[in-house]
Amino acid sequence: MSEAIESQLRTMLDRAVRDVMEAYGCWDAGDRVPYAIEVSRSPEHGDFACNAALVWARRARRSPREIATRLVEAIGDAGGLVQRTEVAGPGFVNLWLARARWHGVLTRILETGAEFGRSDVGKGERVQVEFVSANPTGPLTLGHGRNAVLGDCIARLLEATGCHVTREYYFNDGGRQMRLLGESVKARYLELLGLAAPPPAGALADPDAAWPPEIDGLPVAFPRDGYQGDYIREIARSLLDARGRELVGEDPEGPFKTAAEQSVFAEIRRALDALGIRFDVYSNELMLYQQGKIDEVLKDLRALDLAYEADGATWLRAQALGLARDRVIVKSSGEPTYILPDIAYHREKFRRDFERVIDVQGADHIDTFPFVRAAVAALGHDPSRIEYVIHQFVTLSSGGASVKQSTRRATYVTVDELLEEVGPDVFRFFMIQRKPEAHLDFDLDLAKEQDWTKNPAYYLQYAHARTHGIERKARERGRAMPQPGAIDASRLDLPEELELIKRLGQFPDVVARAAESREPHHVAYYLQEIAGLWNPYVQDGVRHRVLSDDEALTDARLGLALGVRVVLANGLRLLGVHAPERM
RNA sequence: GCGCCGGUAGCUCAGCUGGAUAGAGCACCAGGCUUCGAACCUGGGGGUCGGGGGUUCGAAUCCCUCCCGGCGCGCCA
Repeated sequence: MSEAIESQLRTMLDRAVRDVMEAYGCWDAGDRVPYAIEVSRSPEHGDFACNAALVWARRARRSPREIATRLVEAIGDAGGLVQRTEVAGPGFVNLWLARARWHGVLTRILETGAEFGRSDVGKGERVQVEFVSANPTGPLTLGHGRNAVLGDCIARLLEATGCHVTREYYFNDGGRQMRLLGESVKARYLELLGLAAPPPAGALADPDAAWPPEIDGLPVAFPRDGYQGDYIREIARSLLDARGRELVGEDPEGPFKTAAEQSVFAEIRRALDALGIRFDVYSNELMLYQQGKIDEVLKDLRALDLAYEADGATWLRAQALGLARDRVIVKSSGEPTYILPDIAYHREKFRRDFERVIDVQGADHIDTFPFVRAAVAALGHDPSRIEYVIHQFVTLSSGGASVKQSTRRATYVTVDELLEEVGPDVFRFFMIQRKPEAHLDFDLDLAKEQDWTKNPAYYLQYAHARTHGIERKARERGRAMPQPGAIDASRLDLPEELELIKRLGQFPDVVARAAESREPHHVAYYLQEIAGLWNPYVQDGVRHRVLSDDEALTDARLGLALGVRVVLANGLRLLGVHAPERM
């Protein structure tokens, strides 16, 4: 509901509650019982429902319905704000807003235009959203795709609520995984030259299987846990084409790793670009080493007696921070585990003056963030400013069968592959349709559905395109679109028109709620509701033809069309989905 | 075994932080419309909200407990 309407109702009801409770002799201004004003779910229950009588019943020792009756008397018409009131159910007070108030809502939507839905509930906070953050060891999988869309939509929502947002991608390029990548490429390179034998295919498929060091007199160079995807062979092939045999003696962490990282990262950025996702900052682990940030954190943790040596490794004294167990932060090999750079990285986030930090991560990281958060807190930063949005995994279903996504094996579907099938708009919409903490089953059959009455993404886009269709038709007839101020919205008095206006007016609240809860799916569901009201409305050209001989009515309905367009366009923009003018 | 997340219509999922008769899409059934304002619409069937306790005027929502599924519990990231 609109902020202005909400606060007016609240003021009015506060007074009515006070008057009634004073009459009962049980008003204590210092100890008020909170009550709710809710948007009614059904039109039969008015526009708003108030539960004040129910929550005050105990204190007043009166039945809720009796109190509600007194409230209704005290409310009256509330100085023209309210058209009708009633006592209902166990003691709700249902309120019907004066229609003129709703008509004002449409005018405001049209005047606000592209800005409608924006607010300042984010209070200008400087916030960093870190997402994707996939290490460049292979193409983006569906899980990364969900992460990417989720993070980007959260960023868009925060921007719409007045935050200053930095989108950031962090990757670990210093550790074992990248070394493994280099080794994998070199092994394939040697295989192409006939200097090494590939491991048996069956052994690769089984994570517990071992293979002999030699096959047919050739060494098997491919590392255990190596990266098996075809892209590794392609990188090796292009190295062979470019450099011939001269790399045979090179370190895997030299040209092989470098070439692989560049190649894979280029692919990742291409996929993100196709999704309309851009980052403001890329940061990486090696950078932190070069700047001495890792050593610094280690030194500071030691100074706080939060790090100690045992079994040849360095441990974080996490139990002293209230966690279940201690954790290794520097391995006995001298190499830090990923958690140490992570601590350093998060400390740098605050030093870079972000007021809030949001990390979007897959469920497999769920156990690690408490350590980072606790360590950063111990280093003097407010841990409540670090937020984690943990999302569950993605499965892909088609023809009734569900395909589980697995990295490092050949059983994953990449973002690129899926984009070729469904395009970025459908991809994004489907990825954002579920709340983060729920598993997401990507219904490939529905996503590919070209009978677009069935595909929810197209249904939404079509609802938007229809507002342009009507405008085109109007222009054909030589009629200009009305100016916002010139519309007599009181002509829109059919129930479905008022319902549409009411729902359109809630858009800013939906955006605010989605932003604050970091749950973009609320926007997707809301837009489907709008489309579900608008499509049938346009459909029923007998009951309410938009273009008619009644000029004032025509202008009012064109105004309604423009209002729908504003909300759908603004909402789709928040989801990063295009709002086409025709389909 | 421990921790986190899920369990709502045949399927995939919403449910505004405790409100009234639990919703949507897909699928299914019956009908409408022969079209870019039908890429849609109308109507219908379908539910012990995983089970059991508790809190209260009122529970899908909060608490306890059990069952099922996913993920994690590395000197991997």
